[in-house]
Amino acid sequence: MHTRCGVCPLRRSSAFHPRTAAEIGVIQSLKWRERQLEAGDTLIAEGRTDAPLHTLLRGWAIRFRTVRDGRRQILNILLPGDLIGVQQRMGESAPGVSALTDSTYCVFQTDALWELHRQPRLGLDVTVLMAHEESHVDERLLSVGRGSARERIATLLVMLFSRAKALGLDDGGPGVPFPLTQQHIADALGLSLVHTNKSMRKLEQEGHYEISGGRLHLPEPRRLARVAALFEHTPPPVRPLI
Amino acid sequence: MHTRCGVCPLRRSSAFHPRTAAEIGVIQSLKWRERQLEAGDTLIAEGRTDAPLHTLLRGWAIRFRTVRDGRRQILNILLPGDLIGVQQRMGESAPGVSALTDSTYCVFQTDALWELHRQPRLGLDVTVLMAHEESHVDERLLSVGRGSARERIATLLVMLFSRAKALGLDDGGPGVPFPLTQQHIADALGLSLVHTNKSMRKLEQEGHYEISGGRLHLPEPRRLARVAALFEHTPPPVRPLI
DNA sequence: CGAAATGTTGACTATATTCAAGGCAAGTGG
DNA sequence: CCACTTGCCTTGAATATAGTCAACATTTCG
Repeated sequence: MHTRCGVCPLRRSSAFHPRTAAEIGVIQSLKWRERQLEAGDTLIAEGRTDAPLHTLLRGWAIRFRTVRDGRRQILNILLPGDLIGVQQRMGESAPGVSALTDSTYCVFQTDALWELHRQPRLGLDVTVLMAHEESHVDERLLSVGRGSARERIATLLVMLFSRAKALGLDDGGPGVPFPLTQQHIADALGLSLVHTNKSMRKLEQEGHYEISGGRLHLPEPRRLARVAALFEHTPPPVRPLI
Repeated sequence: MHTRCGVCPLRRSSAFHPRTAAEIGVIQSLKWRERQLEAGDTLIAEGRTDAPLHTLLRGWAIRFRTVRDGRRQILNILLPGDLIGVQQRMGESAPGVSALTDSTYCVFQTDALWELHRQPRLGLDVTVLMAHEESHVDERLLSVGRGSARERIATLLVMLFSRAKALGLDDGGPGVPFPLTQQHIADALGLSLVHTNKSMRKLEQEGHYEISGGRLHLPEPRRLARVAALFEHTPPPVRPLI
């Protein structure tokens, strides 16, 4: 095991609630190992219902489902601090999780979900994280169900920018890292690749965003948020880290 | 208060896990009151973040979000036994909940979410219910993002039929109660009303389903599931009831 | 019985998909 | 070092799907 929870670099971020030493001790005791993946690798195969809990420590990942004929829907984009695998353990159709970038995962032991719930505080934190994740999926469903291509793209860019910034992923530089290809964006938005490309080019030419060297920069986030039109843009809330 | 948890009619359904008397006692102690709504009434206004937890006891409801210009996306359709309001308490953009039919809700006291988590078993059950709900939203997102109108409608009908049947809502009669209007279906599927209507007529003429007298009947669920094409149709899992 | 809500249909338009082709940049092997 | 491959982005043309508008039919309910 590499990182000890007591010195977890994520905990230095103000995006997460502070924790007592006792809580950190419990979490540490449930940590089984760490796993490193390269971009494109699979963390959890679609359909697997026995996967352990993970926390994404470093890098980006996606949660997705596919149809037999190859269509893919990205359900959620995962950033550091996101808890992964609670859905898996619940029976129903289990989505897959795969790495968007080289990334590191904290892997918990098999009974971690139960053990976490033995501590009321940590159990509630699991629930809170689930609620946050669901609100991301709600947001995406609203966007995909009721937005034009333009609005969907704007929504996605604004939200990712804001989430990444809140985590301090912009290490001072302009903009934030942005590892998605247009294919990923299309799969997240329920659009074809070609239409995604055309709509993005237009937004870019209008000066709404700029992507270069794997970084996304929004000159005026408020203006792009106005294009998105679909949601009240509140900054991502501070949340627990497990 | 009307129904005591010990004699809750829902608990007679095999769709839910059995509970110990002690657990039921805890749940009973957290129940504050009951609420009756008529079709169309609002249980939780969109944006409210201080709503209490509820359990839907009887009837149907929807969870939805709207855009300022009137567009509406139904995120999920709620049936008896569904836990309502966990997302509300978490800060982010809170969806609304409103009654699709005359319906009854069990309303919990303000600190119920915390009190439930003081019991590891019940805390885990909250998490399990959240995971189930998220898997419904995932399913809808896959359907809306990647399905044709035909596929989306087929998916929705098959899933609702199957959920309602698993709850025993078909009281012996043919088919199950079906209180959705085409406008609701359109709002759930991210389609326009007109297009929804035309696609539904076609499916109906092909003999895939029949709706009359507020009931939905599927002569051959497997055949309609094949039209849906998007998901493995597993029967809804047995789940906890809080 | 009349009003309001819901469902149905056709004609027209807009949005998005598919197909096809080509460009550019980064990495690979001769 | 350069041809060659590969992955990703870009563009145009043709087509399909879905949305909008407008009207009317049917059902429900007071």
